[in-house]
Amino acid sequence: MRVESERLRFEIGARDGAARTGVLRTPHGPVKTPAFIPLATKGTVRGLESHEVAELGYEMVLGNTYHLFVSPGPERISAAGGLHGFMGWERALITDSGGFQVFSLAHGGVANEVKGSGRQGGEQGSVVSIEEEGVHFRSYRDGAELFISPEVSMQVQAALGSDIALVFDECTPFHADRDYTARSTERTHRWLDRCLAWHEREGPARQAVFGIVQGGVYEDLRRESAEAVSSADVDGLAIGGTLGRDKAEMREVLGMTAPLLPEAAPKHLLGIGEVDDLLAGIALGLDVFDCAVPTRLARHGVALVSDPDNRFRLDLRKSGHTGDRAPIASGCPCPACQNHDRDYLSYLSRAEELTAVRLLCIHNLTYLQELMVHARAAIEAGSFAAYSAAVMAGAAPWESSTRPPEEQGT
RNA sequence: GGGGGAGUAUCCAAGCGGUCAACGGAUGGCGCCUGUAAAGCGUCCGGCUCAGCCUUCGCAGGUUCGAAUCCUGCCUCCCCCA
Repeated sequence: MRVESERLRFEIGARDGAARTGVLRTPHGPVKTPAFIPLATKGTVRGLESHEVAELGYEMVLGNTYHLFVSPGPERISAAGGLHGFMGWERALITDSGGFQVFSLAHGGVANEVKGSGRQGGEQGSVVSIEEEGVHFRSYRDGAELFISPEVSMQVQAALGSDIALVFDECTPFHADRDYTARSTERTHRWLDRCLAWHEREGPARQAVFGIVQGGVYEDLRRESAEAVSSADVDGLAIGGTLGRDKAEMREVLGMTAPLLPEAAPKHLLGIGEVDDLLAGIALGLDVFDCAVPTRLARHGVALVSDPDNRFRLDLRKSGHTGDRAPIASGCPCPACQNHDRDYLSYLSRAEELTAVRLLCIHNLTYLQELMVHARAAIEAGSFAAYSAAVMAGAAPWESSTRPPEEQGT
């Protein structure tokens, strides 16, 4: 692993147990960690303008190679000045490699995988085949076949011009048997080498690359993967894969994997972003998290609230909000909470008004941003465990006794 | 006054002798969503002592082995002509 380079520098600040604060310095500015990273899969944080995301305090967003490759295509984005220019985002940008789609397009996503619930039916097998050379997909737009190899992924990410590229991997389902997981993980390691080789040869000098640790739910495979990725010439590490049947198993896998990663590396936990999971991840010393959940839930009428018994969710499309004059979350600084009550927001969401989508997106992203800001402050104050416990007991993220110092811009 | 049309479950709306508690949609209830195939998906939606039974298709009679579907009368609403 590179400890430092012109393309990325990770400075660790305060430590509190395994938890730590830090700053990820990218060519497009700093990212204070622990950080939550909103998804801008198709070149937009759905529902919001880029400047709005920045105004919420976010310093990095994540774009997706597969989606942007299919449309509008790397040439068009490159011509617009890369994804930064294309979407008008001036801060740090990380791009996922398309590796998750190897899984999600084949299995339908985590919910489907876990219990066969959630979305069902639809076109199946958009992943045509997974081979040593790469993966044959069927385009989500027109069904045309497309091929993504480690080299293609890196090439597209180079065109996107992200500050951090993720290596192309196979995101293995947790229920894959040991034999398949082992062979898949080894192939992912070979893909890692090919990604790095291509990037070394033709990639942008200022683009960092993160390796991805796979290995499914198997401790020895996770260990092997952590060693393989750590010893490669990467700028940071990400933990990938679907991490288990349920939260308990996920925590177990994370608990065994996180300590295997080199201390000095920025550590990104891919795809995890529920409130309790973020706190658990931070406690394990993980630095960066991305997740579709806050923005997706918002579009589905669900607001994040400090209600651990309901998994921190308030479903405004369910009954029982008529006449409720309370804000979604009292004390929340977002406009949804400052200007409106549950009665109105529930009405808006059920009426499928775009305003509801926007307000709830802003609220959910505000909620997580507050969580991260105060978590960082708590780590610096040496009281992260207490902060985490308070939030897990129902305290609002901004209610912590630890007041965040004015965070300096950088 | 004359002519024509319509009344189906919360709403809209199919059905036009049996396979009808009755297509479909909406509303509503519930469940779900973790590197976004997702402003989405699933499920329920007459009642009950629920693998069955009971009460329904404006109301009342009738025909038939059998009617939401056919016949008779009544009620209500809509349109056109006076």
